[in-house]
Amino acid sequence: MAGSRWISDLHWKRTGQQSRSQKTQESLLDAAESLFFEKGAEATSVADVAERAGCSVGAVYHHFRDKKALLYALYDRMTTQYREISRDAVDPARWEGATIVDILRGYMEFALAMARERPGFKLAGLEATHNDPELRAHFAELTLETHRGQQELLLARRDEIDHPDPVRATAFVLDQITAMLRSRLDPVLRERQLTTWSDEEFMQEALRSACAYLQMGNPESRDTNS
Amino acid sequence: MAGSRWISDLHWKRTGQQSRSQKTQESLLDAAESLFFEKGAEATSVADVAERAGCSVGAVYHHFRDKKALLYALYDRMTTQYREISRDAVDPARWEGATIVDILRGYMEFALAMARERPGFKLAGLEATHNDPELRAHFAELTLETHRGQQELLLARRDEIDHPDPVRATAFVLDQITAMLRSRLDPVLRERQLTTWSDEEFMQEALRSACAYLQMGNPESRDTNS
DNA sequence: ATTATCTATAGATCTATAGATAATGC
DNA sequence: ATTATCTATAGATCTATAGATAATGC
Repeated sequence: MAGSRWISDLHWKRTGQQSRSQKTQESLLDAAESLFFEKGAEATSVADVAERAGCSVGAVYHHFRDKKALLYALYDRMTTQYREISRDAVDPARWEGATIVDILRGYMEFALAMARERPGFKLAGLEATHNDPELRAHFAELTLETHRGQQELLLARRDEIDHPDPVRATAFVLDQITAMLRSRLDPVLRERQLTTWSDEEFMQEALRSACAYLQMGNPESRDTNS
Repeated sequence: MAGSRWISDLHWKRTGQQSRSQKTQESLLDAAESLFFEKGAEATSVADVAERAGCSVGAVYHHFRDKKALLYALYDRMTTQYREISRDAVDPARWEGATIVDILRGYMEFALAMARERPGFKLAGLEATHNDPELRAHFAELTLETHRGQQELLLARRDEIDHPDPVRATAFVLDQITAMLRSRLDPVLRERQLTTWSDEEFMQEALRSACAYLQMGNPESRDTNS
């Protein structure tokens, strides 16, 4: 599924002829990304986006057919970047010599760092998917692709796992860690947690849990190549 | 924190004098609950709520000061019910003779059943909290109260736990299960999971994981009083 | 000469109210 | 006589467009 597939009729976006054009489009997307993150796509007006981007409402409609097309363009930019990053992240060559603990820690460190550096990244783009079944399915497929890649990395090291069913077990562990990351990264969910740990404490405990479940013994008792 | 605390100035609600009154108020809250669940509070207009409740827009404003007060009333109804249910659920007397596995399974079974029977219950009420720091903090406190109750139940059975730090371990396990339940119950998050298990399979695996982490051995090897 | 931007505004929608009408219960 | 409801509408806001103005690059 190419990114360009989404820039069609309904999600039309102008292909600028001047250098100004792309600049404006990107500042509009940046403005939308941060505003959608702050107060949601519905609560954000086109005038809000224009103001933050430093241009007029008319300019927005010069570049995007309508508000929805702006949302789609943002989704498109987000998923394009996401795909690049995650394909790189699950590249087997990148993880040569790494243990399961290394891989799981790498996943968590990456997710936590990403959320700090660019808080609106995922959230803003995903706003688009909630009311659109097509995009929703598209993003689910994209996410699953990444998770399957991670699972492959783990299964390539199945000799580390004593759990009787490594396929089921690795799938469960990845879903589990993903769920915990989400609770941790969403500020609303976070304040409903019993644990108020640092990232490092959280990761250690999550790894301890994963190792216990996979029947790998204590993570500290194994070598890591960090 | 009494429920009535929220029915004040800003979240004003009429105290009806006729029997019709309460009936209308409740059908308005029911309508709001289902609509907010379906398309969110912002995307729902007062006219939508009135229509589903089978009354006019004017009637809505006769009972509630404004749209926000309707949201607050819904939040209030939701949390009142939530508080009753969860206080009962963590009553030590209710769990006499139960093991840790029983308690954790009980939590999951309850959460899953609740989500099926009344899909809008939590979600619709929580919509209110996202943009209101006061309610957000209030609900976080309410949730934490329940989780602390659950933790007490587990810690009263700390002889079953071989983990070196039962306090930290029980907190982690509860947060972990809560996170997984959320991923499972949100349809959007659910389709991004690798595992597509039945409720029973999911619970068994979650219990296996919790037991391994708490160092309790296999759940099957222990007696359960179900 | 074309592309990008701005200003001003029409049209749609939504919140909230005013004033009229219907139902309740003392 | 009071309370609850309805109808109609004012006022605010938001999306999207039309037409005028400014900037770009051949």
